Amino acid sequence: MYAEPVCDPSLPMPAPTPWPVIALQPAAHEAAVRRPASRCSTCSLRAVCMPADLSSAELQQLDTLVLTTRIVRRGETLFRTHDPFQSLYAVRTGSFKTVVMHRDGHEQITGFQIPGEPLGLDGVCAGTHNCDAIALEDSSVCIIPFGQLESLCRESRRMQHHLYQLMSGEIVRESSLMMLLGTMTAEQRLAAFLLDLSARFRMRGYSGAQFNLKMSREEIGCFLGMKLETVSRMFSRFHREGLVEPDGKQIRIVDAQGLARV
Amino acid sequence: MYAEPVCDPSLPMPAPTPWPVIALQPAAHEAAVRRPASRCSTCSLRAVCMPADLSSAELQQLDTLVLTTRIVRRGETLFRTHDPFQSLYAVRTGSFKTVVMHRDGHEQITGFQIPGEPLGLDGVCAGTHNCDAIALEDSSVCIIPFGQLESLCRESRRMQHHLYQLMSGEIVRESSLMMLLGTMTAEQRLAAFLLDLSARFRMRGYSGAQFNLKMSREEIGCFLGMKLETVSRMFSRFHREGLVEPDGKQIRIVDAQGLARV
DNA sequence: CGCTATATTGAACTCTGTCAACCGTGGTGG
DNA sequence: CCACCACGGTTGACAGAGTTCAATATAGCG
Repeated sequence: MYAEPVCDPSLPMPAPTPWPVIALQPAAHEAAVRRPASRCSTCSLRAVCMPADLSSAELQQLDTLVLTTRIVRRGETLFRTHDPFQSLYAVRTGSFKTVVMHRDGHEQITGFQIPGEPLGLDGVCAGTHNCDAIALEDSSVCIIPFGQLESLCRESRRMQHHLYQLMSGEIVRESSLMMLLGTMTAEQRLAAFLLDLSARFRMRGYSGAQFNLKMSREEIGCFLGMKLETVSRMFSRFHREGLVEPDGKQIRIVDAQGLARV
Repeated sequence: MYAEPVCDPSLPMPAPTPWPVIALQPAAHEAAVRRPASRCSTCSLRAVCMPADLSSAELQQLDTLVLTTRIVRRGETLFRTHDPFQSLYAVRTGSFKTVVMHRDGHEQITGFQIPGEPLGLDGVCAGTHNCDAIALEDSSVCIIPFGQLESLCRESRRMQHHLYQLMSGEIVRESSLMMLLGTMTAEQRLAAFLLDLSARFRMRGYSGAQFNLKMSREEIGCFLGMKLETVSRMFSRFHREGLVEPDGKQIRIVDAQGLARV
């Protein structure tokens, strides 16, 4: 029944085979561990990142654009609020959280990103990043220099439209989050959260029925606008009601329909 | 002290002078009252809508793009969820709310838009709108056909970047909303809401100290994730504490710093 | 002028936050 | 190797913020 792959560090992620590419441009402004990227044209995550119908010419251009990846260790930041915005990122392996914070120390997690998902779209507006992006586990990202991406988008109609779609998708994602925070009870929030994660894992070829939460209860709470104790209580309640089978961070969704009805 | 213009229907909005332009293209898919637009090149709201440093050639192209405006009466919708996405809109006069809703009737207002602000950016992602845009009063919008805008953006680097900035700005706006909904008390939310509105009115040349709330207490509550009674109580509390002087929908901010400290 | 929709206020109740105790795990160092 | 500690998670008791329900007041509109 659970033959699909489960997202777990012990299992290999669907990472593209390493494929050395010579960097044509020094990318000196990114102060971090970097290594040549695999080619987008052969990347197994391409279907998640990019429009489906790119021509081979467009793929070649992408390959010359996305030249490097970066490793971010668990707990380290990919970028911080007020960092100058230079690049977009796509998660290759691992996972991230994005955090905005008030002066008074109040934090709000605005999203979790898993492989194939974009990171950094908030920086375009003011030219500086507007949140911290922190790795939940040892992770890697593809680096997409935004200036060059903009140039490519002026040549390729499809790429241009795709970038607009990505940004619009982020807007839509956030408005459903606002709905969640504004109108739902704690129980409904956690159910919606689990179903959303489940769908995203499934879309990427992992099991949607069983997965590993890399974030702590506190982080889940911070994302859903509630306290860790409440998160824990709701997990227990779902367990009692036979909806999920939580085993620490390992979650098995038993009754997805029941969760949706909450 | 209150010499600045107050946003009020009885006072003239800073609307551009009507300027007949012959429509070059039938825009048949928009089923609504339409009339020729004024020129962007002479619009008093241009500084709000558009990048400051457009060349005259770029302005001319804009003028051929934004050919029509549309009147939307109070309570009517500019677009609805699932409507096919064709155009972006910019509020010319009046104001709007955007609403997302759950199947179970739960509604969440995701934003209020005043003159100069964009509407419809959420539709790019899926090609259909993702919320309802409803006029809070008799209003008018500029219609910007998105396909043509994309074409223009492939020619003009500045326009391209501006559109990315607009979308990114929407993402940033929504994440601060999420912070508000996720971490703040009812009191803090209303204070933040009033200060945000105040800043936006001021940026558009209205008074930031005194303005007219076109939305009901219920709509404010729906936006801020609380019930109308709570909104009302918080207004009363602010009044008692000498922070604002509410007179029904007319609001005077007495102590902005005090509001910020809440 | 009167009706309806909107706003205010009060009282009781409920959900979630707060504080605190407790458990299990994994890492560290004696 | 085991004791110890730090950390994350679970659970309980209680308090407080915000909701719900209801009565009343006010404003907007025909």
